[in-house]
Amino acid sequence: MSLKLTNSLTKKLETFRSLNPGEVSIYCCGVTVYDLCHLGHARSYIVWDVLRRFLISQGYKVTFIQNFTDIDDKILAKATKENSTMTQVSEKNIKEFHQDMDTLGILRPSRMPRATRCLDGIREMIQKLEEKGAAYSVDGDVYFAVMKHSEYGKLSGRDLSEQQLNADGRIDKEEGARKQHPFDFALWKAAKEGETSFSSPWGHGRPGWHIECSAMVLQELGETIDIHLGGSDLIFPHHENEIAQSEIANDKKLANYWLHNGMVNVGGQKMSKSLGNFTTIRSLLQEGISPMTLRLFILQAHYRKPLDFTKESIKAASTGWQRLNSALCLGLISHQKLKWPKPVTQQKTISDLNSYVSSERLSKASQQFKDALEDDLNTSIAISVLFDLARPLRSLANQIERGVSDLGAEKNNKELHLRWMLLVSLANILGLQPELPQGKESNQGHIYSESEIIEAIIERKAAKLSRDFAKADNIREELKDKGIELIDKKDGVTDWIRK
RNA sequence: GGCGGCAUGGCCAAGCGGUAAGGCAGAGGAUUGCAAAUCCUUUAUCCCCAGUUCGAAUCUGGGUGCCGCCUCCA
Repeated sequence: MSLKLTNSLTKKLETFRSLNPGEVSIYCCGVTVYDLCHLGHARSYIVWDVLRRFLISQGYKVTFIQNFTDIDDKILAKATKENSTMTQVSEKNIKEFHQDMDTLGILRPSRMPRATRCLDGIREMIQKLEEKGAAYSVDGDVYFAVMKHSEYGKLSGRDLSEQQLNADGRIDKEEGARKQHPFDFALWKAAKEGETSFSSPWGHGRPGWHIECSAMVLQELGETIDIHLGGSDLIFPHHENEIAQSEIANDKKLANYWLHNGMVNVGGQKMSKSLGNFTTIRSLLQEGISPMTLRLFILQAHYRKPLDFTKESIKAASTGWQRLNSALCLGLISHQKLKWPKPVTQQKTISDLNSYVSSERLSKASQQFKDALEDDLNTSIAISVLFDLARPLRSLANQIERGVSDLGAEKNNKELHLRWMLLVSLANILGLQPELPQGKESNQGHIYSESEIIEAIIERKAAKLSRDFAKADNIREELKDKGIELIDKKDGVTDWIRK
């Protein structure tokens, strides 16, 4: 089998073939940097991170370009409101963006162009479009003439003649009068008095939104790329317009594969800034939801379908993640007890799967995992393979926790070790990385010191020995209130963890 | 009005013509003084109607309901 992806351009599942063997060029639409990212952004970038990780695991050299839109009305509005500048607002939010994405374990793009740093390319492309008669200027604005692109509408399935124009009456009247066709869109917008602007052959102004992506793709990757990514809400008009501009300017197909992710919904409605029903990544993390929980939550659904966000579904993902994680952590925590080779710290790279596959059962799991991802990134199935692999490992982790001395026969142990290695490396393709439990030493902010806890444990043990269970339970409860959980192990030792 | 998507157990969610993955929650059992964790077992005929087929959640037609895009948007 080989990788199959649903191409928005053809609306079909297609076998993926890259332009250059062994190499993949990807452009992913990034964010407008005027605020923090929400869960919807997280979904998009996590899903595409998995695509990228999977391609890498299959031996491709992936060039992944993602832009920052740092010229925009909303950024300007924010700058005015905060009495700062467009650059300051952008810089701040780019920093925040990186913080969130790094926390979620999203691989950094190969390069991240910004509109402000791509102005030459933008101006050149607009000029080219003018030369080809596909653009016209009116009072310092420059518009793209959609009628010049015979294939206009091929991505979004729209027929210009059948569209109900100005469906919601939101087209600006003045602007409408300047346009030759209501669907024409701005390539360059003349600056109003006192606005932040950039010079151009058409006077001072700012680039339109769509042109930056066309210019960046050309600048960073060339005329035709393998894969273009984005949210399904970008299909029209953004990607449609991008295609029109690039394909007229370059006389080449812009991208062979267009992939779009589904939206995150809240109560059946799209999560968005304008509806105000969004939850930022930052706030979820601050609530104590782990980054990997978010990943699991997002990857349990297929990337093209809408995904409903509720507290309950996040809670379910959180419990699921804790269990999966206990298996993932096993070899990191207990390799000495198990006499396993010391693991190579955290696996930063995406390793070759085959090196861990020895037994038939493991190789089958590995194959199932690969088949699932090759089938239009069926992460849901891939996760079920992970849970299957994890089951015996969790059991083992539990035995160790309880202080069971006999850790099974040697051959079993070896198989379990390989199983663990396979689990870790497959999980890594989904970007699911072990989160080691908080160390006992990291106790800032806690009221109980370690010695106090040990004292309490000794006291409780004495109570238990004298069969004063009420007292023993009281001590347990008291500690629990302070976030310390006691675990009685098989060998009579009581362990504790901070929650 | 145009284009597109979705409807599967209490919840989330796979399934792409061969007799319903997985996760969460629940139930029963094992273990435990209790608790936590773990292990085992267990819970569906797929929105409705009609058709194609030996066989359909999966294909076709018709309903119903929800959602997205047509404005900025991951």
